[in-house]
Amino acid sequence: MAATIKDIKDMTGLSLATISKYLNGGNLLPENREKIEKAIEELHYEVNEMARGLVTSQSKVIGVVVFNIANVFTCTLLRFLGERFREAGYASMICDSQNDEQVEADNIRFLMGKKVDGLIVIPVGRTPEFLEPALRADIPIVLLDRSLKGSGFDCVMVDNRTASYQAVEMLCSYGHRRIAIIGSESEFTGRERLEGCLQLLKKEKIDIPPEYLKLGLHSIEHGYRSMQELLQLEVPPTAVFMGNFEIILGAVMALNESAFQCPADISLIGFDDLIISNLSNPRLTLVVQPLQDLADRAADLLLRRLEEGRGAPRAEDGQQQVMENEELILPALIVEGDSIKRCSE
Amino acid sequence: MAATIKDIKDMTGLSLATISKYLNGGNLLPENREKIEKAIEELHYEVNEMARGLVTSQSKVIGVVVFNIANVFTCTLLRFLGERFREAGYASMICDSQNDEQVEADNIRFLMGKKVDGLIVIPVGRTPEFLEPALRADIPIVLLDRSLKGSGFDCVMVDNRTASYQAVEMLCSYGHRRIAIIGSESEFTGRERLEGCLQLLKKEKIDIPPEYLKLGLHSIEHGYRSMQELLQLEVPPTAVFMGNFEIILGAVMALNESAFQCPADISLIGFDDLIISNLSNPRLTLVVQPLQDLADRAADLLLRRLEEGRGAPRAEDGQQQVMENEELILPALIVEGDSIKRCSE
DNA sequence: TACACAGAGCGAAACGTTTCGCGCTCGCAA
DNA sequence: TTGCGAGCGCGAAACGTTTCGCTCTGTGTA
Repeated sequence: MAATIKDIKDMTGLSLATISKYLNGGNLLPENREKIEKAIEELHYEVNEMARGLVTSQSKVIGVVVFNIANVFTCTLLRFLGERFREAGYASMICDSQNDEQVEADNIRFLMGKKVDGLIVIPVGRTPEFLEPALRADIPIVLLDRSLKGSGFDCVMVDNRTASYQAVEMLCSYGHRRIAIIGSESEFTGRERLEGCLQLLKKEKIDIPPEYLKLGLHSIEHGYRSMQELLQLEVPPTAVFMGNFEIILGAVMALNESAFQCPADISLIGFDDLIISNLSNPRLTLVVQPLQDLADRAADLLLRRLEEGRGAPRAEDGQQQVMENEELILPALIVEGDSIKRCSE
Repeated sequence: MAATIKDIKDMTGLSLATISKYLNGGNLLPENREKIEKAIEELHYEVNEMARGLVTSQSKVIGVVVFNIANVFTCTLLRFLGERFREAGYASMICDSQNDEQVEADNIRFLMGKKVDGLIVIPVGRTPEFLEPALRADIPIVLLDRSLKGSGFDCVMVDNRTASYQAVEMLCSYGHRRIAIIGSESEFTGRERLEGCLQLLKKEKIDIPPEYLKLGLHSIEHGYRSMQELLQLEVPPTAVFMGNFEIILGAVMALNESAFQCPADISLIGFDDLIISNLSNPRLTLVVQPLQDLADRAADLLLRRLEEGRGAPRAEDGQQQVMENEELILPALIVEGDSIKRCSE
């Protein structure tokens, strides 16, 4: 149905090779160039990427496997990644692992069948076995936001540990000692952030009683319930660290429905992905993740690997070049608002 | 690098045709079947979908073009769509139009080059020109959540008009007459919802003063600012209709920061996509959109079209079968909470 | 005038599958 | 014993590109 290069051949009288040359930016006589352009216009010709891919063995598709697509963090990254890849001539094929390692493994296999040229992965679990089919296919892989055991992978992530360390440090510097944490132990970034917090608390010799440690999912629900419970304690905390965007959302809702005021009665700091900073009143003090940067760096790294792969698979001396894996750890930024008050107790 | 059918041929001594038959579920001697399975296992063979696609002229990829990927509504739909398509053996290739009609048109062209088998589109604008390349390629298209001028397209959407009509009707039935609307005129669903509201207000002979009509984007920001402004009016409304999830989020934040109480001082009803219903206190009365249903119906419709296309392109009598386009309008559900109070004024 | 060389076009093979139509074998019935 | 048909397997063509190496033309140089 659709026009092919052959139709253009018939229309212009030129050979397939010449037309292909045109499509790939070669030199032709202006006269022939015009003929081809006219034919393309008239026939609405579009290159069949499947045929092209078959012979070049490049699909010009990048697989993106995310731990969970239905949240703001992921979607925002997807937007930035998609833009970047498109500019470079690649499509992205997105697969949602739904927080399930089994699904994740299926996704990788699936994408291998589709012959993707490279892979961006925000992994669900902590071990890298599921990537085996991709390693075997020898395509570049960049991990995003979370790393995997054993390393050896290219990876772009946020320095969660330092950022949460500093966040809690800030609470302490305002005199707080009764500090609660709403976070997650079941997600990679949650664990990192938790460790950062605990590390500082340890250094400051502050004990955190179990009822101040609210671990669950990175969800609105967990944030909401946890904050409710914290406020109902006999001795509620004077400050709360909130582990991600959804938790903030839930926690702030719970707080607003209570009699407590921020920052008068309780101080807040949280890990954010987005715009909430502009909104709430008082403005929240936030750890802001560099989402655009995160996505851009990951995309650039992958594109560079693809370039390298095509360019020189072997070093000049004939020896196999062993590539160093690159691990980029981006700092998060603490944006001060008015949600932390000096603690007098 | 990767194993091909040819390697299996060499390993088993069988012919390409036989192996292909195996891959496509044909009958073979158990003995040969075993040989092939063993070879596949050992060589880690995976079908090269590009080669397959070239000959079957099916890419087994569905293009999904969304008006804006970075929001909860879209992401949730994407999750459901993706699941459905995967089950049916299709991958989805997602393109974000970023609310820009130019980008949207590019997306369609791009996907045509990728030879997608079908298209799900949540369109940005109101006119269908941008779909022309897809129409020319004669692949099935299903519009989701928003329709286009001139129709003739398959389409699955929510009955926004009736739902918002009923929502405001409910406010009225509680005695409210000073009703404000926070919504959008720049988005298709926003317009539909607005019309539903206005229709009921007209029927009830209720005037809506301009300062009660807050039109902007479907964003947290717009919700937040609008609610702030409403509450600062000399004569604030006694009830507010909120046009979507993000608007609710912002509006509720603003409300919680104010001295106003819901439902004592102000009643609320809003269009939701998600879980907020379970959380806020008092529980919001909500118009809940059937997201799963929306996605499933759209996916099923598209898959059916793909089936039809392959099965019988022509009717038995040899005449071209003109397919009726299908327009599914799903009802939204009003879930009662405690956010509406009888109005005594 | 002869020669070399650059630039442009061409034919054919290759990429990894599917599919069509033919031929072989085997078992069963007459 | 012969004949027949079902069930498997096979060879070859086809899908729409790219690419390699060849030929041809025309220009500039010795």
